[in-house]
This record gives sequence, structure tokens and C-alpha cells, in this order.
Amino acid sequence: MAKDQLPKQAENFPAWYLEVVKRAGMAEHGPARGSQIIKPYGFALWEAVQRALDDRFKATGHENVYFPLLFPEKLLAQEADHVEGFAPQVAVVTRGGGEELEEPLVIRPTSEVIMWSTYKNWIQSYRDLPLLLNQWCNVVRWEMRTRLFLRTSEFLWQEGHTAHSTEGEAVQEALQMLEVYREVAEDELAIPVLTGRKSASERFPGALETYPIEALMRDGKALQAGTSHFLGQNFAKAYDVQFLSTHGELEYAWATSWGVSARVVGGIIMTHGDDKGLRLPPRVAPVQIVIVPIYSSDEGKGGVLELAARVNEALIGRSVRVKVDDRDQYRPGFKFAEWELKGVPLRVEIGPRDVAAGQVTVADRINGGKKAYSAVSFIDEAPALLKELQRALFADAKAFRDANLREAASFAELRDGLREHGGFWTAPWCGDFQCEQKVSAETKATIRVLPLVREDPGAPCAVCGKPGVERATWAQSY
RNA sequence: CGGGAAGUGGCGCAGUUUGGCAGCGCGCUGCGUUCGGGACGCAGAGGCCGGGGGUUCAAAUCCCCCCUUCCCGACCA
Repeated sequence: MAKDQLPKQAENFPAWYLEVVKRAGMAEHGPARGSQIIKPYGFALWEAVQRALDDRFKATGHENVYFPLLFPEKLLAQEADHVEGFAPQVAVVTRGGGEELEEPLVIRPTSEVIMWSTYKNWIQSYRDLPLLLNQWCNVVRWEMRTRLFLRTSEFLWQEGHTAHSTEGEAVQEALQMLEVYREVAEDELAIPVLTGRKSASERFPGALETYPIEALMRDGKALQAGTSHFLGQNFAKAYDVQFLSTHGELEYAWATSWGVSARVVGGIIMTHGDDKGLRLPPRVAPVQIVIVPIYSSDEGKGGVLELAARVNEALIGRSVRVKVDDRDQYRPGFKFAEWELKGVPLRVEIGPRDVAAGQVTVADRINGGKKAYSAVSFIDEAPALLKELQRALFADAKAFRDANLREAASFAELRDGLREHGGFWTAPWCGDFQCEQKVSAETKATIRVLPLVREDPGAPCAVCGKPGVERATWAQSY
């Protein structure tokens, strides 16, 4: 009988989540308020996400850079909406070298300010544009309430900051990166997402449009897994970034910024996890196949380890991330449970019976179940099997998301649905902040997305009954 | 930042009410038996009881301040 079981996912989702994060060896709390230490297994997953994103950034012409962690506080004050939005969450360094600093330094909560105040020096002509830069870094935001991966006071992310000569090009850039994020979420992380625009009240401070990807967690709450912003000329004007156009006129540059953080690691856990722990998408799983050798006597041991080593090498030859768990101190049942907790997509069991039959026993973490393969055919089929599991995991998550993406015809239905069922609820909206606020006040939900292209819903606002201007999608969220 | 709960070997906890030798389970180390779904025996190691101050002959235990974590709100990737 299994000892030391996880909390049931359905009974206490937050406790289940924290247990998985800790027991799978992904992260633990750090010593400072809201900080976290990311452990090797969690970091390996983040690295896989980084690779998937970075490959696409390069493919779309972006270059990586690094800007300072600290910059003078007064720089922050130049863009009104931006400073107002971030001031409460900014950490400030006031001492250095054993003395009070004359000029306090802020720890970046995001880098629009330091980058755009520098872009001023880099951009003179339309020939300097577009400027397509990204950086992988950490940022600090003094959040009131924190949770491992999902909201920590310091977090890892990438932030792209681009400058363009025309409004149209900047909007296209923001939408292009939204599409990159959608593709990484769905094709790599197997997380189906909604894309769209944010309402004015949910927009990034200083942005004209914010385009998010929104995912649905297994407890019915939404998670913003990435955002792309069209910033207009706000930052160019605040930091005086002007260029000479083809017509010889001085113009302000157009900006975008976009980011994905290590929060998505939490998103993977909460999208795919079950009562046994994680289920990882093969494309980003640090270990795709684990081989567990089983032997009951020293005589059987040699043959088992030999077959395990052969399968291991053959899989490495097929570019599979494979690991042989030959730890002597644990028995097979313990290893099975542990790798299930860690979410490894396929587990290969090789024991004396398998050696005798020239076969391997393969357990499937995504769909469940075990199946015997001849060693040779498993080696041949493994890459295709992993592809199939990736597809199955996405299909699973999508079925759940689609089943929890509902339409509300009335305010009562919207309110009760958000309160009682959770998930996404779509309803016609008049566009007024008052109506948005009323729903939020009664349900704790917020508008997660509006359609990318505004379209008449052909029905009155579910809240006030005035003519609707578009359909809003609501959910409670992390 | 408001309301609630909690911090005791790596992890999970008891002990605090009523002050008096710091304990239990898991894990860890060694040896042996085991090994196809979370093994067992024997012998060990490991703790300024979150931090600082106070009361007392004596503090994990009582008082004050601070820090951190969890849950519920307000804030957010």
C-alpha cells in the first residue's frame, strides 16, 4: 500500500500543488519574503521552456541582450501610467558601500525604463529600426501574497523590448509574439490557451493594448501564461526616443514589450497534474523515458542491467532524453511511484521475465496502463510514442478547457456560473468599466480576454442591458 | 497591507493549557536479508525548539518586538 500519499487534487488544490512542487524536487521557499529556490528538476523544466521560446525569438529576428538590475529611481518617474502601476511593488536599494546612497536605486520590476532610456542613444534614424531585443533575467516585484512559481517576489523571465518606425509594424510585432507564445504553450507545453486583448483596467501600465495567453488550470481558475504589449509612443515620448524618418522628419518610435516567466512551470503542473503528481509533456520533459531495472537475485542482475544499458544507448542514439534508475537502495515499487510523481511520460521496466522473453514492459504516465514490447520494436517506436503522448496530453487538456468554456446569456447565469462552476464564461459586454467592476465585485472574476478583433455580439450587455460592443471572457484567476 | 493559523533534527508532527532531562514517525549512515507497485531486522548519527529582548532559581513552554510560511481578502506574470 502506498504511504505518504499526495493530497487529492479535487479536495484541496492548493495543498496538492505545493506538495507536488516540493516532493517532485522543483522548488522550495527561500529565506526572504516570497522568494523561492528553484531546484534542479524544476529548473530543467524551465530551461526546456526557455529553449523553446528562444529558438522562436531567434527565428523571428530577435537578439539577446542584458541590461542592469539596478537603475536610478528618478528614471522610473518619467512615464506617468507606468510609475503609477509599478511604484507600490518596487524594491528600492538605499544603502551601498556602507553608506546611504544619494540617489536611491530601484531593482527592476520590468525593464521598459532602463531599456528605453538607453534606446534614446541607440536610435537616430529609421535605419536603426526596427530594434528587436530580448533579455533573459530576473525581476523583483513586492507582491503581497506569494506562491511557489506562480507569484514570487523575485522571478525569472524573458522580456522582449522592440522599437519600430511605424504604428502598424509595432502592432504586428506585438501580435506576432502573441502567436509565438500561443504556439509554445500549445505545441511544446501542451497547454491550450485563449488569446485576445485585455480590457483597459487589466492592461499593462503604460500599454495601449495588452495581448495575453490565458490557460485554464484543473481547479477551474485561469492563469495568464504570457503577455505581449503594444506600447504606442508612450515610452518614446517619456524617454525622448526620436528618429529621422525617410521624409526627413523627426518622429517618436513605436514600442512593444512581451514576457513569459517561470510561472509557466506552475502552469504545466496545474494543467496536467493528477492525483499521482505531475504529467509532463514529452517535448519539455527533462526525462522523457526512465528505465527501471528489476532483479531479485545477483544471478538475474547481470542480464537485466545489460538489456537496460542496451535500450538506454539505443534511445540516446534516437535523441530521446532517457535515464536508467539503477539506484540500489530503492525497490522497484518505490521508483515507480517516484517517477510517476515527477511526471516522466514513459517508464520502461526491465526484469528477469523481460530478459527471458526479449521484451520490455512500458508504463504510460499520460494515458495510464502498461504494455509489453519487444526490445527492438520499442526502441524503434519510442520517438513516435512520445509524439503521440504529447498529442494525447494536449487533447486531454483541451477537452477539459473546452468543457469549461461556457456562454452566459444573462447576468445571473454569468454570476452563478463563475461562482459555482469556475472555468471561462463568455458574455456580451457594453465595454463600460462599471459593468466589468460589478461582475468582479460579485464573483471575484476578471475579464481574461476580449476578442482580438472587436465584433458586435448581436446581444445586449449581460450586466446592464445596453447594446453590447463585444464578447468578454471571464474567469477567476491566479 | 487587513483578518485567521502556524514555525521544534532533512520532512511531517507531539510536547506549550499547568515552566523542571527535547521526544515520535519518515528520511539519513553502517551491516545483513530483500527487490515485478512506496521492504524488513539490528546498530548509529543528527536539534542555540524561527530571531531578538524580558520575567524566573529554571523558558520550546509565560510577556514584548521582529522575521517567515500557509489560508481568506485587497495587489499582480
